[in-house]
Amino acid sequence: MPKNCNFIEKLREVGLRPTKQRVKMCEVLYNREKTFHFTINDLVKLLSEKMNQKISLATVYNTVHAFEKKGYLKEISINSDKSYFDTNTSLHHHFYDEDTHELIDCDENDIDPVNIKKNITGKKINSVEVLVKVASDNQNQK
Amino acid sequence: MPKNCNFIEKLREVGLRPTKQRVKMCEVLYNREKTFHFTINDLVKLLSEKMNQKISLATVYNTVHAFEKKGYLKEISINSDKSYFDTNTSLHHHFYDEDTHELIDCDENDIDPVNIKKNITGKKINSVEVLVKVASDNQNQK
DNA sequence: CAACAGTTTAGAATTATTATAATGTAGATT
DNA sequence: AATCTACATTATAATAATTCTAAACTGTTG
Repeated sequence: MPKNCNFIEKLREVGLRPTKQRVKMCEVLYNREKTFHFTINDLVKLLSEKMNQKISLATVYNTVHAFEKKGYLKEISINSDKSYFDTNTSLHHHFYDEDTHELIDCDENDIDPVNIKKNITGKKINSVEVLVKVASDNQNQK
Repeated sequence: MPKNCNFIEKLREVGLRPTKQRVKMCEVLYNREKTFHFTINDLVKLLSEKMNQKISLATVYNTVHAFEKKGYLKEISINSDKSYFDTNTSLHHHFYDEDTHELIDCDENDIDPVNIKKNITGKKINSVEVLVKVASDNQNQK
């Protein structure tokens, strides 16, 4: 499987040991057309489906965080009881559907660059995230 | 105490029964110069300090959510293990200090209006939130 | 292939939050 | 002012997400 070799290389490049679990997670996360959004729970379900042997919940957490630290994944700021991650690590923003709890990517044409005129001494800006919360137009909003 | 009467009236206006606990929470939350940001835990600590009798954790949760539903408080979208609330319910954005986990208000001059060019059919925009994550400039970032 | 450091694992522990069921109380009604 | 009723509060239990732990395992290096 040439794809896997690719992932093994990529993992090595950022200094992560290409273990079975990590390579499998790469397959599940990156062998797809579009980038996608998920919670740990989503990912565990996907992995159990697509894998012969089982993977520990703790491993999924560890690996997701390892990927995040190395820039393979981005955590998305939504105030929810769960954490959301995104395989699209480029600078972009999100719509959050409050009815379905789905995340929708914005590409760079959807939202104009955000112009920040304030700066805090001694601090550098790590990220600028825009979250547009939407809900059904007819029914009553929260 | 004329302040409390004020709060009692305000609570009545939005259809919340002005119980001892709710009035006390109003005092703690709104008898201050600046708007402020807190987690449930922060608030519980503040309340236990400033109150003679104790208040149940469940009551703090219930009351915060009651206040949120009635527009007395706004929840802020940060991906954290805790929920953050803001006594400033007007449209504004935030800086989040990843070192200290502190929230800092932006006023309308700090960030230009965000121009959203995408719209999702059948959905209306409920809110647009910008979160600027900052961290110390010298030490290594996450 | 031996050794070591980093990983995985199951399960326990922790933390935030919500549910439950009994008791208390604000506000209306007598 | 006594009573009633619906809503609030409370302590505690339950749930859910996440992290910790300590033992077993596995890439990688030499």
